[in-house]
Amino acid sequence: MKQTARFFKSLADETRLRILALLLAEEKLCVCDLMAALELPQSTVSRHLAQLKNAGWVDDRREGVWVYYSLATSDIPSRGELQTLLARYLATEPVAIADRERLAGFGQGNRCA
Amino acid sequence: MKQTARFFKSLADETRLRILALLLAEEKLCVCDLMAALELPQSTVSRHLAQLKNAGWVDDRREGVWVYYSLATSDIPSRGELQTLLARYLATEPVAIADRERLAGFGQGNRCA
DNA sequence: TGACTCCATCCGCTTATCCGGATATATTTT
DNA sequence: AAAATATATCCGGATAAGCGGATGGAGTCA
Repeated sequence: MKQTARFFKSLADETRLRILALLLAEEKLCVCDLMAALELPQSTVSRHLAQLKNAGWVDDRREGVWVYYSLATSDIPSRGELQTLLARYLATEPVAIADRERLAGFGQGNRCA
Repeated sequence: MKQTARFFKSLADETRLRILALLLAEEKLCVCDLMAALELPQSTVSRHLAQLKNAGWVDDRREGVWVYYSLATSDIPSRGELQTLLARYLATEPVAIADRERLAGFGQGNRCA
């Protein structure tokens, strides 16, 4: 039960929702991508990513210098359904849309400096 | 977006999840029923009910001296889907099961003293 | 090895949340 | 109107969460 509460708590923060919204759209992103899209300092982004990872929402994978985060492919069926719901919740959110546009803003393919 | 975060925040507490689990099973319950089932003081139960109401999860209806709470019948489709998911999450929770048994414990029909 | 970049974690601080006893309000009963 | 019951809200204190600069580890390239 506590775990279920923790699970929902991981969604109870605007920054984390914005990150999930971006990952629902982008497949994989590194921390510096997210910093730029969210316009938030690195420590803040990193901390929220750690929480999402801890809650089982994202996986991380190091590729050279950078660490890419992506939505976890859960074997829990209801988790996938919740992702669908979440995507619907977030689809029309102005903040999330602005984040995506900012992400697209710095050119296709030449992210991460 | 903030509202979406608030919505999930309302599920990010074990007591509120226990209340929802009881209401998923019982149709309607008054505060004193919940106090007995959860074994929590009245102010605590009442406060959490207010938050659930504020988040749109429950409706309240006064009948004489007591106020009955029940799951809100939402016109938002995804809300209903989330309830289904929630019910599945909570179905096997030992704490929730114990709550239900405690509720059934004080006799059928003669609740609320 | 040294310099550089990306990222995770530490730190002190501020703000939010939860708790439960105490108090206030509403309704019924006498 | 007074007493009794059920519920909502207030209050002070404790705990948790969020923030962002600073520090340090890990990887890359020279």
